[in-house]
Amino acid sequence: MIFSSELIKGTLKTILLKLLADNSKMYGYEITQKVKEMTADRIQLTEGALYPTLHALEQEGLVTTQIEYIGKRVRKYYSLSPAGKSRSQEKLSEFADFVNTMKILLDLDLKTA
Amino acid sequence: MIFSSELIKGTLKTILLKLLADNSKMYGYEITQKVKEMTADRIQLTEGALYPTLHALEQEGLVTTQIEYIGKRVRKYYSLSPAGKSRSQEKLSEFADFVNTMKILLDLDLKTA
DNA sequence: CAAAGATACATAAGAAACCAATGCATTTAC
DNA sequence: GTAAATGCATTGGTTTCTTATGTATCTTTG
Repeated sequence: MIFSSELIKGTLKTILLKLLADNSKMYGYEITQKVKEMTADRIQLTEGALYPTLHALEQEGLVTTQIEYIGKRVRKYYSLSPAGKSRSQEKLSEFADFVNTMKILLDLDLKTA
Repeated sequence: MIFSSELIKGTLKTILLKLLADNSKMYGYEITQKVKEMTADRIQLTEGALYPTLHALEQEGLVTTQIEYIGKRVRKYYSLSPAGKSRSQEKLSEFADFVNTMKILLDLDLKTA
């Protein structure tokens, strides 16, 4: 991650769950590109962070996988399970709560920032 | 930290620099209480995180220390150096930038969250 | 058509940052 | 007089991320 890497710590699962909540299925490389595009290159997920986290989400039962072949190339799609959908919402409100707490603590004015 | 501990990772230095920017001198225990109070108990700094971070800030030349005795009890005050003051502002705008990026990525509405 | 770059998966070793636990000592409140 | 609060600090372990590496296919460009 190029932009403020220390700040982003702990938010990766939240990002992944939200992306998968908005898109019925996505694969790893697609996720990296989508995040890069949506953040104007400010967040670039590395594979070393992405894949272990996706595997962890799968083991927690929050995502399911589905393999497709594009020619001979493997592509592994990830989708949210029902548990993943509710977890996604939990994570989002948790993050919103966190940001509001930090706004008070840091006296931030986010409208002009 | 009681509240969303994984999210708070990486924000501790920012919190400390901001508090010290607003208060000319503070000591460790005072910081933990102030943060607890300002966040309605949602963020409780642990000593294991706090003291190493304060020491790191001191070694980076961002804070200076000053020991006082209250009766026989030692109290170690921390203050921002000039470098610490500008670093504080950098960290704050970096965090604001980060939040705005995440708002886009997560499609957050922070007014009602 | 060869080479470079993009696409696509993945793991391993190490660093960074935090948490829980522990330790020591003084002061205050019941 | 003892429990809780005040006040400093370190240690060991875990989680999470970064950097580096590995394998393989497809596309573009000179």
